[in-house]
Amino acid sequence: MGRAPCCDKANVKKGPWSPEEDSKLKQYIEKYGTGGNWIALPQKAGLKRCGKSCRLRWLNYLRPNIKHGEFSDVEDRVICSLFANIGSRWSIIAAQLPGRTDNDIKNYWNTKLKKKIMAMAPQSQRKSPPFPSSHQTDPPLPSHSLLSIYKDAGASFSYYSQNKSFTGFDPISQTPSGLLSNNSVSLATNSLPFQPNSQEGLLFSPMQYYHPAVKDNFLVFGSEASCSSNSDGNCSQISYGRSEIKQEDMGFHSLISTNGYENQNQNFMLSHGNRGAENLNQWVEKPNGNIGETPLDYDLVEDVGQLISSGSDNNNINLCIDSLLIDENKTQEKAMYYY
DNA sequence: AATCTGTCCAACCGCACCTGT
DNA sequence: GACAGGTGCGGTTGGACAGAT
Repeated sequence: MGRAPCCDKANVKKGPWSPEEDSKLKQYIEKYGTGGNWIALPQKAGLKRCGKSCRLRWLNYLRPNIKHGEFSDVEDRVICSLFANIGSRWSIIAAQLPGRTDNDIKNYWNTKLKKKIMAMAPQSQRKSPPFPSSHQTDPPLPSHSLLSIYKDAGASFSYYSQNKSFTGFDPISQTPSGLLSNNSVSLATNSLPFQPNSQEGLLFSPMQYYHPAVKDNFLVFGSEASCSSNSDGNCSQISYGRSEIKQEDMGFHSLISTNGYENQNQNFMLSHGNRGAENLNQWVEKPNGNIGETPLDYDLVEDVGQLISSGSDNNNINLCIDSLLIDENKTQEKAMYYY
């Protein structure tokens, strides 16, 4: 038995939103908020719409600070970089591009950026399109294949952005194991697929990431990354697999900070399941050695690992592995959750 | 001018996950 | 633990539009 539909589909309007509907929804949310219940919202707001439709309309179009229009080169690079690393986790990518929505980015990727990259990719790769398309029936390639293709395209990135010091996926000194033995690992700026560029209006201050430590075939945080937004559309969580990095103003652990972005000096804490602060600093081993349910492809882990290099002569971007996150003893043989 | 073709993007759909009971 | 309801996400669709023929 399938689950009940979220709304009475016979009595809800579908299709494009009228200005009147937009106005109603906007006014209602500005006045009362979402109330934490999208399903009930349309009725309260006097809209004959499905709650999901209202949510989508608000998040993608009506909420404040939505940015429409052309994507900048910097945004292109961020998207390419993140896509190469985490795949089509549009919500996470969107979280790094303030004002952009996941839907926006997804559409941009599918309609423009993908083609742009394909045009730059070597001919041999172009013969077999690496990207899934809504207009093609080819199954999507596994993520590691995508990664390798992006690497190939990376050389072209250098050409494409040669005036902007941007190289796609330059070879990086590999040392995934370094993640496990050092308390802190920095990611050299030149090992990233994009360079901060203040001329384009974005200034990256020292940026620190929690990076999922790599061990064997697994990322310590898990293989799946996702980000969830709160009801107001602001990303509040980044999660890897079943573990989460939750943004909380608790002054806890490391942080991602970006100048020029809305989300400055974000502090992250780790949580799991209940999304609360309890149970922090506990390692849990998963008997089967998998993170979540999905073991990572070795190639993928290797690729991710190669994005990490020790030492940095540039403060623009640093990747730090907090010693609290690394329990070297427990990385032996088994993957684990941190929560 | 009419038709065809491709592009873009807002919106929908189904699924997985989370939470509360 | 099972179930139901709500939420969020990624994939896909369909219509509007622009350019080509």
